[in-house]
Amino acid sequence: MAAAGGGGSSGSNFSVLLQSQRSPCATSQPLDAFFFTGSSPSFQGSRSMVSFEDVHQVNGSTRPFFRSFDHEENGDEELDEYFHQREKKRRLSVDQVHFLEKSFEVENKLEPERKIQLAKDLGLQPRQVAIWFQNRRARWKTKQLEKDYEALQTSYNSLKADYDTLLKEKDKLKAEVSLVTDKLLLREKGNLELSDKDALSQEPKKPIGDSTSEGEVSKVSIGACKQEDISSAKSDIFDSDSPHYTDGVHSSLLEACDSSYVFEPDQSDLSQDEEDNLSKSLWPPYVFPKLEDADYSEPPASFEDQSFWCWSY
DNA sequence: TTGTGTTTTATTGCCTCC
DNA sequence: GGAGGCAATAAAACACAA
Repeated sequence: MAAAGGGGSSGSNFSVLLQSQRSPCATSQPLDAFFFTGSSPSFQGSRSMVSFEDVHQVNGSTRPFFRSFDHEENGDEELDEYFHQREKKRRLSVDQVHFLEKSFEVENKLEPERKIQLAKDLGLQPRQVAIWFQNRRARWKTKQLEKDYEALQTSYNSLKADYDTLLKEKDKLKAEVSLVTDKLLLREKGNLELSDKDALSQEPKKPIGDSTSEGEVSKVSIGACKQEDISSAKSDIFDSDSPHYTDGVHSSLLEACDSSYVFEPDQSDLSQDEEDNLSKSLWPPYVFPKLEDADYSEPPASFEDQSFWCWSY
């Protein structure tokens, strides 16, 4: 253990000084007075190796902690001791660290003059002071990163909670949409059956004779529209000899059926009434799914499931 | 007392700036 | 090219449980 002489000072006095001097780098006068009023500086190595108690207990030597580097008292024994000691690391004393911390709070960068002054005040080598600041900056950066991480995590948790809430709201709305859709489909189906009955009772079915091929008709994805009904209806509408249905539902159904494939009736062929009826009855203009294929007991698996909806704009 | 994990001091190598 | 900063790392000192 390296023995070091003390300057006749105490750590508690030093603490008082530290508190009274907010900016130790600005001037070192009080510190100089404190450390160097005696025959030697007061900092005497690490807590483990040389404490202030040690300073008083070990011997009366006035050798400072790194005084041995000065080679001012070099006997062979001390030279050996110096080289022996240099292999070991020494922790700074509590007060040295306290002083360095205070200095670090003021400014975490170290200008050359300040480094020299601190080293002088603390009885350390300038390089030790530089290293201490270097390591202290690294520790500060690590702490800062931890703080940043915590802040980000908090922010993330908050956003996640918002997202989950929105997700639940979305599911709820989806359920409502599918409920309304079911009702709408059922109503349309009821109207369809009614109008078909009316049509059949009033008008004998004409043979399929228009240009619409069986293949094309089969493309119509509407279960409520039987193929012959579609064909006859179309032939009825576009056969100049046949009376035109002005029933909105019927017309709209035809339009709906046809809209699933490329069949654009010449709008000029339609009366204004028919156009009005179309626009009234077909909004939103989507194509009903095939009734035989659709399972209306359950809403669509996904609102985004495009196969269920067949919008035709 | 000892093994082990953590903290602190110090070194090394690379990079940037003047 | 030298000085200084930084990241990575070594190694000593320290804390603490078993």
